[in-house]
Amino acid sequence: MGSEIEIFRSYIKSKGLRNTREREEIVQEIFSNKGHFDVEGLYMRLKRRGSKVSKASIYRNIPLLIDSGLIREVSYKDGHMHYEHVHGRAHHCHLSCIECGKVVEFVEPSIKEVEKRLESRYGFKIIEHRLDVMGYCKECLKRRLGKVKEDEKTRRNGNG
Amino acid sequence: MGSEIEIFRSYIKSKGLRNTREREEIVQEIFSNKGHFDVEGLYMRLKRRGSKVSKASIYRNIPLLIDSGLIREVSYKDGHMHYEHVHGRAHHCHLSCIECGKVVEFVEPSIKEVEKRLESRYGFKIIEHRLDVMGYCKECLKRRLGKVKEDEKTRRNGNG
DNA sequence: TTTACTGCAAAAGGTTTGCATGGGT
DNA sequence: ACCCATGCAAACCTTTTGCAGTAAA
Repeated sequence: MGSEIEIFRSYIKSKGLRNTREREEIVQEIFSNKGHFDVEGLYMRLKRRGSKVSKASIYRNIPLLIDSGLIREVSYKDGHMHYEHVHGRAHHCHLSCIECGKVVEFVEPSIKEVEKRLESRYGFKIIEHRLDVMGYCKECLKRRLGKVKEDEKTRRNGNG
Repeated sequence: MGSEIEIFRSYIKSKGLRNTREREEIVQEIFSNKGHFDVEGLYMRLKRRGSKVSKASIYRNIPLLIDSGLIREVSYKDGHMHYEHVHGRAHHCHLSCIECGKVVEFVEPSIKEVEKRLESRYGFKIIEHRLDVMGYCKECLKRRLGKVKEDEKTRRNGNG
């Protein structure tokens, strides 16, 4: 918290939008709690706090929060969308090239969903995961494609 | 196709439900196409085919198709749910207990989506992946919880 | 002063449901 | 004959939107 509202403020400013009491209240309320939230719950929390923010404003501001990288949609359950905080730099996974060994680090938030499902399905308490994806990188693909074409040419010349 | 409708028929029978022309048409239409679908699109396809199935019936049968393991929800986009086929037994991943070493095999179709995203983002051609998830199993969790409680008791007795 | 933002309420759009009818078993 | 499944249309619920007023910049 604190840093989130600053991120949001500078996002708003960078977009030439206006910072309002309502926006501050919404961001504040979202990040005053850890974990998922939905519009109805957020609206209730704000109301309880004495805020007069309307649901329409919540709905209108969620796209900004997503675009600013502060939250993301996690799932559509029980007839409505659920959101969660996106924290700083997340755990990353590896994508590596079978041929040249190049490694690309990538962040894959959806694995959290996988973990959640595993927890509820198997009763585990997930501590960590490791996702390694392997394949051919763009360059090696091109090289391989070139080779194939060369082979074909050789074959044609040799046979025809 | 073919096998899917058989799976559905036996599912219906096993549940003591009734097989109807509408159900056959829905399943047939879903599996006559590869890839994702949504209710609106499916409804249109059926209509075009001359079927008189109503949307209500589609909506009422989707839970059965999900329960029978033939389809699954993939995403909620553009204001409505999207579904996809679930094919036979897919590649499986591992969920293992840090404490007792127990291993659960699970199938995680959503990794396919991850792979697709990686391919388009990084230009790789993905060949395989390996997802290992680690945590504490239900039994070990219980045991650990018991230990914590015992420790607390000991502490209380020792201090009070 | 300009015009983006807000609240309200109505509208939109996907999904569910009540009811009477039709059809499997 | 029983009663599950269907079609229709209304209801439901979340989300979006039009409008007039409000308030940032």
